[in-house]
Amino acid sequence: MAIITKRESTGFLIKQRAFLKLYLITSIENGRSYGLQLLDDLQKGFEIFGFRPQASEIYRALYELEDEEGILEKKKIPMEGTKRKQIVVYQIKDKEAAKSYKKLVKADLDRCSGLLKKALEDNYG
Amino acid sequence: MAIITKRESTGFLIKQRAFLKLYLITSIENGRSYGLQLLDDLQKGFEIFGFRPQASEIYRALYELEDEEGILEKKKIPMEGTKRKQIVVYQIKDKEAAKSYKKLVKADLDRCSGLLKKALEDNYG
DNA sequence: AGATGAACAGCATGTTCATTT
DNA sequence: AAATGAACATGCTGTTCATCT
Repeated sequence: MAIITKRESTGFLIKQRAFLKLYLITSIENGRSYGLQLLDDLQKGFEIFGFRPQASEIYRALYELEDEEGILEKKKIPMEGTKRKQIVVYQIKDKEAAKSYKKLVKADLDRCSGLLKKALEDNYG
Repeated sequence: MAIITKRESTGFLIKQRAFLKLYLITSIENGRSYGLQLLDDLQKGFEIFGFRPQASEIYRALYELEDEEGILEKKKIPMEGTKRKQIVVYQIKDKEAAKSYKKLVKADLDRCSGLLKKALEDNYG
C-alpha cells in the first residue's frame, strides 16, 4: 500500500496553468474561439518575451476550466468553410465564477510583481 | 539502452533556483554567512509575500554556485562561541563570474516583470 | 537542538502518439 | 494537414532521513 503525501507549495511564482487559464477566460469573454486559435494568439502575443506555451497546456487548461472550475462550457460547431469538420468552442458558463477566478489570479499577479520588484531592488538597488 | 530526451523550456517565469542564487550571491557579497542563516534571512524577507523557501533549495543553490558556476568557494570555520562546531561559509571566488551571472538574472527578472505587467493590462485593463 | 547534505518522491508541464475530420 | 486529447517522460523542488557537532 502506497503512502500518499500531499505536497505544500512554498509560494514562489504563479504557475503557468493558472496564468493561461486567466488568458483563456478573457479571450473567450471577448468572443468564442477554439484551442489552436487561442494557442496561436498566446504564442504570438508572448513571442517578444520568449514565452511559447504548448498546445497540450492549453487543452489541459481548458479542460480544467470546464470540468473542475465549472467556468466554461463546451460546444461542438462546424468549422467555418467546411461541411463536416467540427471544432470545439467554449463559452462562459458561470460569469460569477469567472469573475472570482480572475480576481484570485489578479491578487497572485500583484503578489508576483511585488516579489520581482523586491528582488530588483534588493540585488541591483 | 535508455533514450535521453532533452527538454526545452517554454520560457515562462524564472525558476526558484536562479532567483535564490541571485540573492545568495548578493548576501555573500555583503559579508559572509552560512546556509541556515541565509535561509532565515530569505524566509523573513519574503514572509509578507507568502514565499517560504526550503533549506534543501538553499543548499542545492549554494552547491551549484560553487561547483557548476565556479562563482563561490567554500570554507569551514569554527562557529562563533564554540570550540569545535564547524560551519560552512562561502565567499566570492570569481567576481567577474558573479557579476555576469547577476546581469543575466537581471535580464530575466526584467523580462518576467514585463510578462506580468502585460498580463495585468491584457486581462484587467 | 542546529547545521549540512544526500536520497527519495510528487507534481507541473514538455513530448510523443492516436484519433478524427 | 488541422484539431483534439490521451499517454508518457523529465526536471524542479518539496519531504524525509542520515550524519556530525
